[in-house]
Amino acid sequence: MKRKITLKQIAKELDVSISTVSKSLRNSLEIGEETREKVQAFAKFYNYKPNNIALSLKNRKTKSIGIIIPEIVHYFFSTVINGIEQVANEHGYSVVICLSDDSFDKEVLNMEMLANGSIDGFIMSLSKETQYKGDFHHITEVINQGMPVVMFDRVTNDILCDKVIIDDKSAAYEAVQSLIDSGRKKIALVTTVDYVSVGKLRTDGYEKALLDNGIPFNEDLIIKIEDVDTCEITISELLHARAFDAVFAVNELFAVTIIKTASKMGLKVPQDLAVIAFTDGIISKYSTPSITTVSQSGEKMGNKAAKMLIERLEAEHEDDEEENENYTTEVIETHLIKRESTD
Amino acid sequence: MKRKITLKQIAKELDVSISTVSKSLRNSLEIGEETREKVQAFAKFYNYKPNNIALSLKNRKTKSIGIIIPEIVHYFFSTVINGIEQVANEHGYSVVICLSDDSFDKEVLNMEMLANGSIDGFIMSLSKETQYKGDFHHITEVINQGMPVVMFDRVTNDILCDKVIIDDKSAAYEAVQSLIDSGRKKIALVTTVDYVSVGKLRTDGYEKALLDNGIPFNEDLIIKIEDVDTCEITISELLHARAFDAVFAVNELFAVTIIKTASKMGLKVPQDLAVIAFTDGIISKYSTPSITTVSQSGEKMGNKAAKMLIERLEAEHEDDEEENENYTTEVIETHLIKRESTD
DNA sequence: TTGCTTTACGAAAACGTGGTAGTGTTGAAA
DNA sequence: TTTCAACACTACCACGTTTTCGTAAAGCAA
Repeated sequence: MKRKITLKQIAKELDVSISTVSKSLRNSLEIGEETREKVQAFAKFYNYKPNNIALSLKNRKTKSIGIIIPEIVHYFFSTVINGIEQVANEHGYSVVICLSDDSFDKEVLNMEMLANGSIDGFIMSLSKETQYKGDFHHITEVINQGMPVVMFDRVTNDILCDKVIIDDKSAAYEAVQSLIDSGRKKIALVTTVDYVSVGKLRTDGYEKALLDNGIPFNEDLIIKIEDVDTCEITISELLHARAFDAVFAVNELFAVTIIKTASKMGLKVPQDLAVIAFTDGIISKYSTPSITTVSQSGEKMGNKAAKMLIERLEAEHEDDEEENENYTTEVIETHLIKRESTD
Repeated sequence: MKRKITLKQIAKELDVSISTVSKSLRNSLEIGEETREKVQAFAKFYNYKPNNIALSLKNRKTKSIGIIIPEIVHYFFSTVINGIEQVANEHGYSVVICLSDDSFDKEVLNMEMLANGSIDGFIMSLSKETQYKGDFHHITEVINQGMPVVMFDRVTNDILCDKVIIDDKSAAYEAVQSLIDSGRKKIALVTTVDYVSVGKLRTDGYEKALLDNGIPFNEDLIIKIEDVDTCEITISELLHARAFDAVFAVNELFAVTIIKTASKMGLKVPQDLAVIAFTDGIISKYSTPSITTVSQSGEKMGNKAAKMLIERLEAEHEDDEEENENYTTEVIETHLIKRESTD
């Protein structure tokens, strides 16, 4: 077991000073060719690589970015991570991932843990609980310390920073409009409790599409679900009453559960019931029938978020104390992927 | 924008030495109560938190563990990460994630990047290409430097280290046996190319189950698929020939594709074709019909892997140079989750 | 020889922390 | 008065780098 070699050890071994070693390795012309070559050969032989931690301390840059998301066993979030990692890697950054488990406390704890020098900036999506509480002090604090933050998907207007979102409202509008276009009149919305920002926006889009088409907005057709497990019961009751002929679900889990429930009751999708889901994930693609979805490219969001963060990080480097905070909000475009669950 | 405050700044502000500040904050009795309180109040007011990087440098511990996996948009791997993160978090560790994209070069690069002090140990699953090449020098090197490595799922015998696996062979055996028990005779195996260690093992289990039941092993019923997209064509040809009445697929993507193909051809699952998949993921649960699977708890694997790594890290701390390398291989148990795709 | 420039290297500070080993002052016991 | 402990605090070192500044030796012209 040979531990990693340091400059100091090389210096001692070759009987030169540490600075000479450092300079030799960086090909400084200050050092004579002979010494330089000797040092480089030695370093190569012992596979010398500078210690990242020491470099971080010196440069006040860790070259890593922190990601805080509610969960990772989740198609959308994992595609976002994928997107972030691609760009980060290209620019020599590592990603450190922390999960909030949709808990406010964990989100705060994780941010504090990473904020003390471990990373150069954050990319995050708010936990449900944080959105519910509306308490963003931990984020403000981090930003005030000069650490850039990019928020994506689940964002808040209460924080000024770069953001990457999709236009949830108009995407929902488009989806509902397409249901209307195919002749559906009684369109249900299956959504989450609305302190989750995206749920609220999607509801708005749904409502607008109805009203624009002269369809009365019926509160009873909005089904709010807190927990997927209770979904099936609620759905089956409404299906029995034949209260609706189309469903717009805010995520694919709801959509597939609805389809399964409908099938069990002998209803045909899409003939008796058309279904559109938000988020184009793996379930929609492989479900039977496959589900028409609003694609929400997590990868693109990740790419964009990483680009924005890194740009800000490198810009900071240039004119150090120049605080030009022209925060932007990037909107990633969505489109409808038509599959078998609609006609 | 107030940058994070350091010991030095506090010391200067209160006109005491840095060590006095440090000791006051750690409640050392060396420091008079008055001074201690003054310092603590000041530190609290400015929200002092020690700098992780400086601590890492000093302690030669980063309190973070590196995860290297082939991909992240993948149910199994994301559950493993989840499992790792849980345990890591409990013990005050962060996780740094790098993706190899199943590329040997990226795997090597990422490992080298993290090995230079950024992390205390690795948890990894080999990339396909690495398994194909059989080149593990990057891992050996890291281990030789005294950095513990825990491998999971896609492991190799060529490296001595802690491992967490499932018994792929006997799990496959069990699955195939259950197909045989329900009266199936012509059982196909849909697998990947076999340089992926787990693919090979599952094939072995499949073969053994057949032979143990006196069913001839037929090479033609082993369908090797490199790319999911080509899967459908191959499958439909064989289905046309009615070559088999049951399928054991090494992952759920293959399974669901097979079911879809069969359904299109008017075959009924499970009556005409029984299907079992390896890996209990989200697709199996929500597919129609839902798919019987061999559960392979990624979360448990992650938990276990993290525990093993952290144990080794903390043990190292104790008796420093004591190299007692009694590596173990932990086998996580699997079980069959019966759903609609089998009878 | 003196004075000046190169060449080739070394010393030391800095990044932020924490532990060990002092140091100087006070007060009390011998 | 001397001695010695307790107290309250400071100095210094190490972790591994990079970088600025310094300087000795050598070379060269006058």
